[in-house]
Amino acid sequence: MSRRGETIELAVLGLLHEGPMHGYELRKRLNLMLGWGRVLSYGSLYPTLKKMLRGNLIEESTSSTVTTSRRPRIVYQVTDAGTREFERLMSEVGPAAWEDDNFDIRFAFFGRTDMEIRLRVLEGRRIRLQERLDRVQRELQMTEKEVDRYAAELQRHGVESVEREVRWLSDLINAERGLSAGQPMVPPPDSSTAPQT
Amino acid sequence: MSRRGETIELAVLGLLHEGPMHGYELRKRLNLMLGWGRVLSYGSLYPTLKKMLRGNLIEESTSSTVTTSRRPRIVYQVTDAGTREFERLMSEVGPAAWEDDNFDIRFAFFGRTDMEIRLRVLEGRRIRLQERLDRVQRELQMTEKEVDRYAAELQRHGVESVEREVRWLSDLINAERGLSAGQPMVPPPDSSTAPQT
DNA sequence: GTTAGCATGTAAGGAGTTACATGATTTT
DNA sequence: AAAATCATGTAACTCCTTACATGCTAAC
Repeated sequence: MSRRGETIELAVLGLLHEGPMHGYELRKRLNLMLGWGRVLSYGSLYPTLKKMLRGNLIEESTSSTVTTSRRPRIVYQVTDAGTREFERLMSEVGPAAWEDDNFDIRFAFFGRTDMEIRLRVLEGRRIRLQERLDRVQRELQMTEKEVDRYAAELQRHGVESVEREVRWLSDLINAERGLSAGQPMVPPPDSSTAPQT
Repeated sequence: MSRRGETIELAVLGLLHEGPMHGYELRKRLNLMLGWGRVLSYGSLYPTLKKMLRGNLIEESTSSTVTTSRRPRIVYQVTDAGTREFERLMSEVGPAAWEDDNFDIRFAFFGRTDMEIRLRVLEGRRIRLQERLDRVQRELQMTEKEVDRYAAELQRHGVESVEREVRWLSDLINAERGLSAGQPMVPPPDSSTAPQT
């Protein structure tokens, strides 16, 4: 339960939905997508792909077609079972959905989820962050010790960052609600490109 | 080389510097200190403490003294070797010092480092983040694909977060420089407590 | 021609989590 | 008396990274 390994699988399933891809490209896209910090290694990606093959979530097909003269690369694509698994994972609500990494990857694929789910995940995430803030605030009060200047600055910056993310989530939630009410006052994330909703 | 395991050790050494502590309390302080996300488990802390004992970095002493009627807890304190190791780790400059977790813990103990080191670590961290930004920017240009609305919003928020952290670092660097020039215009992190520089 | 980047993998090992196991002390 | 929280540990397991191994293709 709550295995973190699902994160990569979900990301792979989501990316392959855009079309067949080979491992090397998958890795680059993945790193661009959740690359704030972590960089996925081959030693992690390829075994995962093998595992997903065994699980029948994806299938491989050496790109034999006369594209160019390139070395035949192993191209992966989602199966029906894979699509179903993607939908199952994306409709999960609960702790697994709003932990740091899990949340990011789910958010990235929100375009393929119901608004109901989106709202629940966004709210769950916000509650989780708010709890963290409250806990830290509470524990800081209990600590009578006057903290070191740099340690305090780190705390302050951390709190500010989380507060900022809470505001971000609140804006997104309001935007989603605005859409549901039929009056998209603040065009949610971005107003330039209209999604396929 | 670049073993991440040093992070906990460094944190333990740094915290014990404030005075003897037992495992349970150490864990709480640790979680408060770098608790933005990760929560350290006992299964991780206690073996580390044992390892540090074996390495002679810390020593234990059952708190036999008549404090209260409490169960005798195992209280750890740093040895001379531990203090030296702390200083060695804190004066490291290089990738190991400015990776996410490593940076945070080092920053928290900046009060016990030379300004020269502080500046180098802050600048190293800033460069690292700037590189990330540049890389993402570059890769986004190469991607001709128009990205999904939510994926784009995630990117935007990520970039903004990192840019914000770069500004934070710049302010800190300027503050440190201001101190060195003898004119602490913007009293760096906090003006209340003066460190023992 | 040789370097840099594309492309795919495997083996070993590290770091840390989960779950289990145990028991004392404090609060309700 | 029960529940919460303090307190210390161990064993198994998972996930991931590092380092190694291999070879193609494009650019300089």
